[in-house]
Amino acid sequence: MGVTIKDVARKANVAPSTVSRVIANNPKISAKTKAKVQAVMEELGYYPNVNARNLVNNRTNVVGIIMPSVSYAPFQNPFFPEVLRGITAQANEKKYGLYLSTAQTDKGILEEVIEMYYSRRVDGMILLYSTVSDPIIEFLLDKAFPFVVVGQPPEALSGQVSYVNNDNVKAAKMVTEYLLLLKHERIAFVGGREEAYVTLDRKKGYIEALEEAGMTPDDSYIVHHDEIFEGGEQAVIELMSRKHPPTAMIVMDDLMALGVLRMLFNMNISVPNEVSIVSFNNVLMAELATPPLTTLDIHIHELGYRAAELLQKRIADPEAPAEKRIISHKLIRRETSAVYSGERR
Amino acid sequence: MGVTIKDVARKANVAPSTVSRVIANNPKISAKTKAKVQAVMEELGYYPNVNARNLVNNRTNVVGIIMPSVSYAPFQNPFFPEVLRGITAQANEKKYGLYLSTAQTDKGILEEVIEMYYSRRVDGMILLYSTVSDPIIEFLLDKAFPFVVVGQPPEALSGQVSYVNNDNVKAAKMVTEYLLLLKHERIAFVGGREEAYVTLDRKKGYIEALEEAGMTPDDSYIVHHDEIFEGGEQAVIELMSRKHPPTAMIVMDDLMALGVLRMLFNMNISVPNEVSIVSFNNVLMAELATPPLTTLDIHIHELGYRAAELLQKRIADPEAPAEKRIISHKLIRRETSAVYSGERR
DNA sequence: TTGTATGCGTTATCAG
DNA sequence: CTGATAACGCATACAA
Repeated sequence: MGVTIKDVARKANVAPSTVSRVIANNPKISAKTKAKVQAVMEELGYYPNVNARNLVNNRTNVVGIIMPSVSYAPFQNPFFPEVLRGITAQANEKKYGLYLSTAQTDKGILEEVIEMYYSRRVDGMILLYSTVSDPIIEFLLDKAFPFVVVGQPPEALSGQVSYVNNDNVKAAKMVTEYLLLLKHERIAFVGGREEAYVTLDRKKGYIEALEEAGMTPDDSYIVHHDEIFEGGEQAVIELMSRKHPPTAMIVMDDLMALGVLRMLFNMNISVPNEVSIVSFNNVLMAELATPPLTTLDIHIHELGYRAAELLQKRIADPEAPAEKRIISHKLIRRETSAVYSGERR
Repeated sequence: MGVTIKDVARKANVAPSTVSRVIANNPKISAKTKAKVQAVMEELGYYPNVNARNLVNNRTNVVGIIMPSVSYAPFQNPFFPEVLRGITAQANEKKYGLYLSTAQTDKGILEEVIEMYYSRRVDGMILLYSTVSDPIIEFLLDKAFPFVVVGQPPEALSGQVSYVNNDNVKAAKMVTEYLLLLKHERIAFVGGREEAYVTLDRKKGYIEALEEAGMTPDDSYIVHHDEIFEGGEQAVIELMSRKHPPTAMIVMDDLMALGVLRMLFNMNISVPNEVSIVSFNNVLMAELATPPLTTLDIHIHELGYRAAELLQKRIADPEAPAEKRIISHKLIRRETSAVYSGERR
């Protein structure tokens, strides 16, 4: 098989334990033997067997990434590769490994999490999704196992759960205020699943902004759609058939905004001349759209990076109280938003 | 710590080895003791410690996924999430785990592969990229370690390497013939990196089709661009300033086609009335573009799925000769391709 | 069919 | 500062 610690020990004329100490950089080892052992390790091409090491340490230096079930609509969203990149960057810096969940159903994911936990495969987990009630979070909490969720955890547990998220209320409020300043008077809100926290929070910010501007939010300008792309198309149909169609739309997601854009294009309604669009996320696609989308960058990469960072902290000290990290956002003005200048149609 | 095999043994009044045999489904175990042990396992909530198991078996039931370095332009391409999904699906069926590489540079990736190999972290690897010369492949080949590449491996080694790929020559030929049948006479080819096998192969198919149609391929209609999106924009500038601009373009990638589309839109050139576009991949974006892209579906998901499948086969029998799997493709006609009917501009 | 003993490669404890 | 030894949890060769 491979070169073991014993082979190194023999060749260096020391005990295996000494070699182990050299690997661990134990301070109480003489510079001389250290050098000698390292030379032999080099010569023999020694690499520690992680399985043996994990076994005795009861620690793996690997974190599990829990993906949402495929039935979760936004799965195809570029959001995931991007958080993953953020996580990857941090993991690489800190020499952590990444283990990916493969289950495709909610039930399967729960089982996989349980298995990961009991089989001691990982030191902690990052949950890439958030639902209102979640047996997985309850399980992990019950076991006091380190984990971090990307997004908003269930309200009732949010005090006990570490998470990274944006301030979605504030973000949506800012977007709404921006459109207000652009003189829009009828601003529609195109949400995702009605129970999703992202949608809930952003709707709240939207309403706050309207009210602070002395306007009364009108429910008929608020629609919800689950399907990431088609939802955008349907929203347009609904909204544009109002007696007084909106002059601006706030759309939950860039991909959804693409659906909006396309339907508007089909209806021969010009963006941004007749209708302004502002969406969220700023994935690559937002920039590539025609016209390029004005969108709120939620710094997805950083979301992932910070989640990984926070998880490490929890692994180092699992007893510490839960923490949250709020990631900043930034409005990226591109070509789907403009000053509203009276009726055009 | 957790429940071990000994705990189960004690409670079931058998030896640890018996429990081990029950887990392994050893046939020479009496139905009675088997049932008894299983009941206790259930009761105690026993899960095997994977690290201990991996150590003795020298096998992990985990495969490593090697991602391309971030410097590789198409990294942000939806191609990756999609292959990943394919791999994931197969891994889940076969109860394999997935370990993700995190290195960001070519050098780092090589080191990570070496580490993965020596430290016995994984049973095999899937390489999600292909370059013309590759120290990683040489390393793996030298060690006779099971791996599969998604895409075309270096020519010189292709006999020894297992891989999954599309028949890119045939695919491009078909696309070209399709445009020929649409009466296009000046068909441009917008490639990616000139040395990339995808580009090389597709260019070959494109030229074959033209020659078989009795036409002489014209180099001035062939351009190459590395940047995934901006490349498309630049290609349009180059091509449309030819004395006789092309009436159709074959574009290496859907995202690149979005760049093409946008630049054409800016130039006020109508697609498909004045110029037809056919691209490759059929990622989600192709459908969401305005107008929706006619594109060649290369069945990315299946590419991933089959790669995982092939890898398992190699793990089971590493001595077997290298194999390749060619994944089918399919032309998806949407709204960027139409019959060419004489000059319009 | 089941139990006993041993080893996988490492780390940690305890002597020296 | 270094060496011997036990232990981590499991699988298997050999006995019974």
